[in-house]
Amino acid sequence: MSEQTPPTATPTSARAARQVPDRVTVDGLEDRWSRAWADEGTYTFDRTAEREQVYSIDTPPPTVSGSLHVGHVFSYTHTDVVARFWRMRGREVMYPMGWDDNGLPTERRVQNYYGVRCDPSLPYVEGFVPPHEGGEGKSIKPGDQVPVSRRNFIELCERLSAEDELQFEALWRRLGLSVDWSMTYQTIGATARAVSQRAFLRNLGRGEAYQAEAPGLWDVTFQTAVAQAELEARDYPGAFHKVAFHRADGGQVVIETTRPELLPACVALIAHPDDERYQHLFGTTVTSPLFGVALPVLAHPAAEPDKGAGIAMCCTFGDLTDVQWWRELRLPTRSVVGRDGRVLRDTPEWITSPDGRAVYGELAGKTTFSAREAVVAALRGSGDLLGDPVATQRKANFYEKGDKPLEIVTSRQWYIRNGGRDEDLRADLLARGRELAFHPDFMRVRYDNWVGGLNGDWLVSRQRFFGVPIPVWYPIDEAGEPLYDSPLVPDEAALPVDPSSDVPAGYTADQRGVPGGFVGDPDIMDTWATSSLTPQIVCGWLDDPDLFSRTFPMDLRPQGQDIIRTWLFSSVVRAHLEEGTLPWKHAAISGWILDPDRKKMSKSKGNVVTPMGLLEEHGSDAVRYWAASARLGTDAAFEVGQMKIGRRLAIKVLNASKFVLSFGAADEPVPLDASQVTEPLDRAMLAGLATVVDQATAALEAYDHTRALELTETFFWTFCDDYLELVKDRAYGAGASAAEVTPATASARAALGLALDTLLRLFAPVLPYATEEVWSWWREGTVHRAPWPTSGTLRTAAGDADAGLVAGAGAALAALRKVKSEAKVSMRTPVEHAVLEVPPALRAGVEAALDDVRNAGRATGTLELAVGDGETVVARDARLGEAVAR
RNA sequence: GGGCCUGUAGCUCAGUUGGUCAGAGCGCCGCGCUUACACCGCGGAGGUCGCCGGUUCGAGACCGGCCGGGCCCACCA
Repeated sequence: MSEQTPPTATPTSARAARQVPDRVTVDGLEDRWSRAWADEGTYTFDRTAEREQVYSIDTPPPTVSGSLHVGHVFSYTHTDVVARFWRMRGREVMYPMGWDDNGLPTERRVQNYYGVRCDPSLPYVEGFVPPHEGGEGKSIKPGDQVPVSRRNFIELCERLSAEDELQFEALWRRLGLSVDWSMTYQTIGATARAVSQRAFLRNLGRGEAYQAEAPGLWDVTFQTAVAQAELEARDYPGAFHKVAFHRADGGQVVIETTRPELLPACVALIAHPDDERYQHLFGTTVTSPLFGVALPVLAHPAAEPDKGAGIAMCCTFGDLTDVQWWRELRLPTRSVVGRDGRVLRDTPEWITSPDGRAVYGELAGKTTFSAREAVVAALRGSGDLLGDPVATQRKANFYEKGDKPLEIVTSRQWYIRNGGRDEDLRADLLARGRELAFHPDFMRVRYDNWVGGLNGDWLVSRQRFFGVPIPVWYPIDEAGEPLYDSPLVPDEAALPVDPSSDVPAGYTADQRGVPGGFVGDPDIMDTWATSSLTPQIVCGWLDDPDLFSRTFPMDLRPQGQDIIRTWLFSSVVRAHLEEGTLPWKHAAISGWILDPDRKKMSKSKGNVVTPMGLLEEHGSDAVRYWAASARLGTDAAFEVGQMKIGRRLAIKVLNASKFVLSFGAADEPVPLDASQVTEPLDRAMLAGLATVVDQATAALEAYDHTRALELTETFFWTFCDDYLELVKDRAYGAGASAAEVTPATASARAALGLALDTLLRLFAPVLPYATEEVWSWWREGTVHRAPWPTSGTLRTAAGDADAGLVAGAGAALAALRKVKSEAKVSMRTPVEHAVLEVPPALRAGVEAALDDVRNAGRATGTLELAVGDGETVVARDARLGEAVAR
């Protein structure tokens, strides 16, 4: 995290000498105000605030090597609305921004952009100049990439990220995110690396991190182990092959398999213990076709009688069930698939027959795909394939970024306990889920599903080169073997370290890799092992205990629903293990953006409409309005129409404000004096507004920003269309000289001032630009640090007025308008002799506001009030006709 | 296979504990340059609230079933 910039007290030119302009526009507000906010430090976090005053946000760091799309604009706006609300509520908001530059997308981008690849075995080169600069577009073959040290690679990554960050920051600033831009971090930065390593070492010290050599899911393309959280089940075409195994008495046992190439890896045949069909075979031995390996027939309850033939060949390893059988039945390990996804070159010793060894020789070095064809051909030749393979669509596990099914290979890996094999910890983590306030609440189900379904601990090591290194070394014994059970760990003060170039305490560099020396762990951590610590990273866990005590546990984690099982869960695990608490109190989950076909908006489509293009075309307030109109957790349509409505609203705010402020003067602004509000209609309007304030506040406190916006917006349009029209003439003080402002005129002006003041604050979280612009016309400072409105003053001014009076008078006005509309005449047309028939309940109210109705309706002649028996207001004019309203 | 969300005017969506809730905006049609706003205003038409049962004096709202849409978890013989 970089050092903070103290807020400047100097008013900027953007704010100085602002006044109500002759013509208003929303264009250009972004430039003016985003600059002013930056100059004035409007959103700078005051780190002297006590914990109770602080509202801290664990912002999702966007992947800088990708590009931002409309979905980002959508969800980040939600967070910003929350941030602005709490800031106005008087909380000191810590709203940082991170950049995710740790992981495969960045690794690939740096490779292509600079034409390099990471090789941790190489030494750091000072002043390294990459072969390509900005070499994107030119396809650089992997073989042509220049190998560089991990430190050089990370430097290039940081260099490239810095360029991306500028663009991202520009977009966020223009969108109006109220981020404190002095608080940024990078997930591959030194702070994040040190935090990740320290947390890992603490896990290690407490026994929560451990190593194990075990079969695990493996991606043959990326050649790395893959965690459960990174799996994706996809449809994958396959075929059932009926294969005959041979009994000692010459009989056959037929199994069905979709992986015939694993036949040489077979260690047993397994059926359900209750399966009548195979009772007589349990305990006997069969031999495999082609390879002639003797195999036991065993019983295990995980075998499913109705799957395939009901008896399965257990291979090491075809799937996770094989792993279970292997473990529980203590079967031997006979691996034939290597880490590159090819059949191992050396013919295994368990295949002893000359024929079997010859067949294996044909398979050696082949991909599993080619090996399958070869095995099938051989089985056909030997007569052990019964019938033709039957095509089937099966589900296979894929690494979410990979395109080949995962294999299961045995490897030594690091794990962190996450409750996957520990029911007490699982129960604790489920309890944490119940403790966390999900918005919307039903999103907790995804958390529960995931934690409940974990089948192993969190695999955190990856056999990649770019990332945060696992911070341990191993001593090498005199025989040259690493002692994995006695890892050498660095001092926390030395973090971050890179074991591939740094040397453990007590050793010298020339002891690397030699008997009696040491070797660095070659692996890096899963990116989630870093991302899961974003609360610790931003709150200063590493070296700022004061900040940490004021900000952690944090208040809010905003994020997408797709990464509940990864980011959210792993963060909960880390905070639970390290702090014994939740990392935050609230989790706000945004939905997807759907294209008009109701499909999740694809990246390609999302990129056609660039976020910056949207902001430029419609204006930031407009785009924010669209985003804020969607509830948390609900998918929303990408709808330009909604942005146009937002733009219209922002413009309306400017125009209505300009109008209200026109009743003041430079030396005597529109009053904010509740005691001057005396007219029933004015009081009624403020009574309605007071209710809106209470309800909108309650909605925002409950993380329901759409409800708050809807309430405010509905009130505002009625305020403009009815109230403003009704009080217009009275507010002008028609006829009275400037010096003689009547109480009725003063009442209107004060009510208008109070309403405008309140409405601007209510709109500020969603429309930061338009509201700030208006604020600058008549108030000091920024609306975004102004206190959130409360209903108290409004209620005092309103007294016992009935808010329904505005609607009643509005209905009367509507009736007069309708008479004109249906007569197809201008609204300016005078009504010369009309009768207003109102429901009994409205009579007193409309009578109290009759002068306003008369003026607004241009009822220049007589306007009689009569009581009707219906529930509608009827206007009758001798010349124009009759109309019924509401 | 288990589970979550969702189905209200052409479109996007509100409808808080069951009783003026059948609504808003957009779009559409008509009218109007009314000195805050033509980047506007006024007025209008539009729906048997997915379908079938049930609870209730009364159900978009509650229960059951079915159908449609989106998604999560499990599923590799």
